[in-house]
Amino acid sequence: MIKLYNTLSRSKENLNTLKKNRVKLFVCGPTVYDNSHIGHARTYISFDVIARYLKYQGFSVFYLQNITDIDDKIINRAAKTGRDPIDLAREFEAEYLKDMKALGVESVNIYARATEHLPEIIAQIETLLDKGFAYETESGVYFDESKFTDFGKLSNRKIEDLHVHRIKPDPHKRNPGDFALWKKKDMKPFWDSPWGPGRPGWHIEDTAITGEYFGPQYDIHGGGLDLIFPHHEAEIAQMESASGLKPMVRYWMHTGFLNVKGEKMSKSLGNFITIKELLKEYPAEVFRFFVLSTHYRSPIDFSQEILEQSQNSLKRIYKFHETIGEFLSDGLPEKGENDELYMEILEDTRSKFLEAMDNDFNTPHALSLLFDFIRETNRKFKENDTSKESLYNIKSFLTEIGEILGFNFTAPSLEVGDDLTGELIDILINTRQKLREKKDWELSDEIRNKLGDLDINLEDK
RNA sequence: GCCAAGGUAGCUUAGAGGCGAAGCGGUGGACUGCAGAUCCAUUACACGGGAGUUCAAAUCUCUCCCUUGGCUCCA
Repeated sequence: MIKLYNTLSRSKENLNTLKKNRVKLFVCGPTVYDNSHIGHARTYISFDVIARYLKYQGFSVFYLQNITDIDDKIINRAAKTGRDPIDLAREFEAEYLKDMKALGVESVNIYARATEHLPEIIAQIETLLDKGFAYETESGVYFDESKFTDFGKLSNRKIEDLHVHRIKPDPHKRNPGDFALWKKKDMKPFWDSPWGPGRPGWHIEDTAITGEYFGPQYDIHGGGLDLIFPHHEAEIAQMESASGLKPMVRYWMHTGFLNVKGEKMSKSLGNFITIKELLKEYPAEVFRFFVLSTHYRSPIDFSQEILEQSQNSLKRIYKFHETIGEFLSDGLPEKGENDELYMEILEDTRSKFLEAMDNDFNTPHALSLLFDFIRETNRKFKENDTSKESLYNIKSFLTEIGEILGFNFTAPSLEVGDDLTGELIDILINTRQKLREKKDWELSDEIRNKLGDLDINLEDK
């Protein structure tokens, strides 16, 4: 039984989906006005693994993500650079999708743009107006917070406590906490509506989109911790008011922040590293390992040193996979007397691994079990004979785990290099190998040292 | 002020009442012409301070200290 932590109840709950063996999962996507940073990547990798695991456990997962392609930030950025806002949004949407691909985030079924759901957005606002949950002013249409008694149930806040405002409330609003559903604007880009030209507020696109694909109620809604208030709170207010059905979402899941030197990474603090910058320095799987070695709800502190640690840790798994491959080419018997022993270790690890994943997707624990498995198996290799069958079983077990966590342990290496230098180095290596066969240690060591000076490290088997 | 998340070996993290964890790092050994890599073993006052509950507390309760975040831009 899969248990997950529900922000709404502040406790772990058993996963009971609306329809048996089906999960409708929505995660808030990016506002596409700039390149995404590794804090975003943390969230999307986490949900990628969650979706992968649900699939592994036999669920048919419908993973939906929105793309906010209309928003003040996009408009402002476009104005600064003299560009068309929609063009700008399309550009960074494409960059986002590239980044996700590079990070191995493959589980999203549909990316839905806000601008392609204007009819649904307008229809939902009309419903809210009809039912008296919203009102129109000269500046727009607003949700009337005082009509929704559950307001604050997700973030555990009372409306009375929400009187601190960094931005002066619009004087036309009935309550300071009322939020815009429709902003009346005649500056491009705008769309026609029953209330005149304008554009949607921030929160309405998500409920319009989920309403369209999932209906008024669905299983899991995810996002970063910073979205709990006000964004997710507003979503609940809109959808539960519009549909009259509660709850809109059964399980709310939130990822912890990625921090740098203890501070949240964010655009406004200027302490961000983009996904592209990161991937120039480190392979994507190193970052994925780094993300998965902390629980998804915990804060995670980013630094070069920790990434190096992750890289070294990940190498251990890759080396183990390599060792299996080497053994397999050694001409071992098909079956052996210790097959059962190896199978026992494997099955034991698998069941513990799944138990860890069932427990609110505890990837750090799951990884530590994988390391236990590697150590124990290595030890057995020393003490006992093995067979092809055992090795194949171990190999496919690693593949199985790799698919859940999004690693390809079969992939050759963590190294990057360009072709010509690679070929030149091969010539040197081969020459040196011949020298070694002649036991010319002096010259072969010299080659190794000189290559070492160039940061090319040779390791003899 | 209000609402949250944290403080576990040198570092990064699991664990949530009773078998003292995983990885990185350190040390030793095996292997090697040597080095490295690899593998094995081992190491480390481990649970922010104080009080309480209990036969038993890192884990529960209270209290204090510290860090971070949210409070209408945010993954």
